[in-house]
Amino acid sequence: MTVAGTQTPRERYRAQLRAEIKQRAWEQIATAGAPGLSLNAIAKQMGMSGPALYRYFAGRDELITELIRDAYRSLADALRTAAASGADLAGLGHTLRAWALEDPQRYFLVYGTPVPGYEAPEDTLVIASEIMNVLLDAAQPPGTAASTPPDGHPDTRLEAHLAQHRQWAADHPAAPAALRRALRFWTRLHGILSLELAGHFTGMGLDPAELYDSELRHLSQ
Amino acid sequence: MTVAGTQTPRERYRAQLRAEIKQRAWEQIATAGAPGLSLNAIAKQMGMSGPALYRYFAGRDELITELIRDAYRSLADALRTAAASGADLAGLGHTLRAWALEDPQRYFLVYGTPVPGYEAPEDTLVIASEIMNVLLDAAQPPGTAASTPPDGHPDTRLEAHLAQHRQWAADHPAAPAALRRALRFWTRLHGILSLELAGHFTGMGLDPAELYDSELRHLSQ
DNA sequence: CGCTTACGTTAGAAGTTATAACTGGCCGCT
DNA sequence: AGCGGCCAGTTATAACTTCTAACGTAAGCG
Repeated sequence: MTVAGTQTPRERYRAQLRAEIKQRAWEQIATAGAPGLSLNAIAKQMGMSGPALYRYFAGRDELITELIRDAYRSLADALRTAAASGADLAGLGHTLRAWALEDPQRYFLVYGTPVPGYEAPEDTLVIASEIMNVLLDAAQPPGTAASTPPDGHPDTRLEAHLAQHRQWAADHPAAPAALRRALRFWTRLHGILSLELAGHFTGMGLDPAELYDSELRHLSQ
Repeated sequence: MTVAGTQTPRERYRAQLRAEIKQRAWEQIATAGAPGLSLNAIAKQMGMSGPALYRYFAGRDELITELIRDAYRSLADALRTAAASGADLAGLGHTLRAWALEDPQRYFLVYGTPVPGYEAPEDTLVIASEIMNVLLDAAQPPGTAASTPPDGHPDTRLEAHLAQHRQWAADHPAAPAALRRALRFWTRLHGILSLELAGHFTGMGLDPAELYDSELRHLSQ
């Protein structure tokens, strides 16, 4: 939040205004979703008229890109902090769900429906791999060491594939079994979480937390 | 597709034009996503000017709702047809993925990011439960009968919850274990599928089909 | 203290959804 | 067969949107 010392008043003001714009953008997104975000409305809220915002963001797309970047960062930070506090895989799972429920539309900004033309900027890929690294750290249990752990379902075919395609974990020494565990953690929890946030369980009378916890229990058996 | 006999020419024409509008809408959605759908553009494509479309759809929202309904129907039909052809749970899994890959944006229309304000019409709930019924049919293996099958992970806590909250399967005699299997099938495959369609695996060098098949193998061990 | 920079303004173009009012032609009924 | 009503599609308009361009003003920098 606080910034480095040497900074001209103009830069100060500029950073402050950019932050306020983003904050209002988040409020709009939380209530109306990403497609409901309107630069004009934000400008009016801030007491200035329309095109003024273009001094601070090149356009709607750049603002949204910035928000996506921040969302990614926020998730990576949340997970990294939890891991630093000694959270295991289950703990990370709870952190993930808490982060998602805190602002569902923020979750969807990262993991939701993509716009066909949109290309994610380079640095989100970096953050994504940061996230995977946190998961990989937790996926190889520090206590339960050794090569063939009392693990649920080895699936040699998948692990063979993962052993050959591990660019995404190039800078992490995790074994194929850990890769598999981290990946499963991600895809399975995302499956439940995204359906929950989209409201697909509400009409069914199910408690999403129950499903989520069950999956989590199973994941870190 | 073909319609009942007694139908005035006007109704014929009307139905035909509605169909053409929807078809063009699908094309737009496939290339630009749901937010990129423009009634005006469709009208221009069809050689008529703007507000003419309002004769056929009350507005953009109604058109999209109609498309969502059709997408739901299409998925339910695909799964029901596969099941009728003797597909087991794994077969339904492949049907689901094929249906999703056929038109990713159609999948997202059903299972993607929801617009906060939007309320799904009643009949999509009916279709959703149709889908769950197909899954439930396949989730209680016809060969593998009995009460305590050689099933992977019972999780009595989850099954207790499912036994008490089964409104969504009220008209299906499936046992809690089958409910659990159908639900897991849905949430886990959706997890992988939605991440694949959103392109989250492409930058990682992973083959989504490999992940999907592995999960499928594990699901119907 | 003056000059430059950049901030915010208004004007306007090109879109969008959606409503209102009007016209022309087709359909159906007598 | 012919007339009348309904309905499709039109243009005009309002209220939005993003975004560009040109312009003044004021604030900060040297």
